[in-house]
Amino acid sequence: MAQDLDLAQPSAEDTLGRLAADRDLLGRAGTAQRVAEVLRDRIAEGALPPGTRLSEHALGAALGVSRNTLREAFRTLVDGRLVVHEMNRGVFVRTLGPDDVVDIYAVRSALEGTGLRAATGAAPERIAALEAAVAGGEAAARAGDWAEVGTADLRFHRALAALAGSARIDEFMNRLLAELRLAFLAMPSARGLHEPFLRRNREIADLLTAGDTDGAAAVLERYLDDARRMICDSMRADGA
Amino acid sequence: MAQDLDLAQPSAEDTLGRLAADRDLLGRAGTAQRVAEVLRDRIAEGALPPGTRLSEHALGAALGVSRNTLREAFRTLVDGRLVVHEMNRGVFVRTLGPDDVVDIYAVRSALEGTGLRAATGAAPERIAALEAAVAGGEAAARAGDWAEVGTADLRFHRALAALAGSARIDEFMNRLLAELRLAFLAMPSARGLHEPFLRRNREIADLLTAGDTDGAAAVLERYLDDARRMICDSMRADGA
DNA sequence: GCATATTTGTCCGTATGTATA
DNA sequence: CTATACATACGGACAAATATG
Repeated sequence: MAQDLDLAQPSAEDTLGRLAADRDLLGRAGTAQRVAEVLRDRIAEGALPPGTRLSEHALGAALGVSRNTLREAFRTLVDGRLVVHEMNRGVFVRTLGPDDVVDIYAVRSALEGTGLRAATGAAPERIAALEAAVAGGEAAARAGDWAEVGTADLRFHRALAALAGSARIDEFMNRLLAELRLAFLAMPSARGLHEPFLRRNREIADLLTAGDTDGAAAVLERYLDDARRMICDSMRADGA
Repeated sequence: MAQDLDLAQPSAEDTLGRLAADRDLLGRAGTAQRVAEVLRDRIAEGALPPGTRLSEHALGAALGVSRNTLREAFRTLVDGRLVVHEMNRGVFVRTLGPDDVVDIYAVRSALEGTGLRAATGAAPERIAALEAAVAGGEAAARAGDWAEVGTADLRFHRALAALAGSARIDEFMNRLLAELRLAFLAMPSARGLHEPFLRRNREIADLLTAGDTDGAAAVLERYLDDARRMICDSMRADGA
């Protein structure tokens, strides 16, 4: 029972924003769960780009786990839509199409819109989380760290949905944004993808603290429309 | 590779309303997937009530599958929140608490509300699905089939969320209602649980076809508040 | 509190079917 | 069309954790 998990490099910088704040709250994690988390991270980083075949033999050897354990981890990833399972062919890192992006942004609109409508009367620390995310994005932009701008952007919109105060909405939003990362990976430049929206996030946060939910909702809708269009256009240009 | 799946009895009546219209669209299903589906059905029926331990040895023998395959099926059920996995202790059918019910109804409000707001401009066949579900519930009530009234109710509200036209919202709603069934199982009478809400569903459908989305939204909110209260009250009375 | 039985966690080996070069 | 590689699924093994007397 000696698990190596060799591929788990230091990774000291991702202590914050851990998306896996799920069910390891009180209990230790099993091997399959840890394997799933490692693979999730590698996929999000782009180390395992869309279309990559996840060979049971090769991955099992690399991670030092048995094929049985690996297959259990795969089930979790399939449920998270990060990989697809083709019968008798194996599992592959998912490749998103424009239709997926359209649907994801429709759900974002529903979830973040729900959060906005719940903003009046939301706990003040949730509003503070919004402000912190916006400020973090702006600081990262000044430092030229566009990857960090991207994660701050996701953090801001996660905080937007979290205004609803529902654990299940939070989890759904997490899964959704993890899936959306697959589309981000196909984009040419992180800067071009995230920079134009820094100002919109600031606007939304300011309008919200001023109590203007309708105004914030309007800006949010334009944000989502523009971002969706940008990603879909890039996808179609890439495919042509 | 001879799979029995003995527990899969005829079940001729559940051809409609199959919740598992997920990913067996074009490919055959693997054993683990079929096992997960069987267990899902048994849990929804109440044959495996909340708190039941799902022993690997016993279940594997009963279903004629190996422990490895069974464990893969468990992963899927864990992700669907139908069972909980306690490390080194096994998996148990989930027991919902009042806080879970509160959260589920908050999400229902968000999802069904989103559907309502998208009603104007939704495809006419989606509106027809609403009407069909309401009519089905009324017919079942006249026949005294309260279990069927319950599934018609779920079908109606699933159709409500489906007005948004998003595949991911549909899937989320399915998972949510499957989870909610766990709470229904603990209620004393299916009739008392569903009968009071037949009239509300009718009202919502009529207001929607008349184009009064705001009116429909108001009725929906009262529906959800009352249903949540009823279930939570019953839970607390049960636990005391 | 301790010894024992049961059950899970994880690995390995292997037979069979399926897809692909 | 055959050969090869791989996924599917089973069964057995053993350590570790948990439940039981």
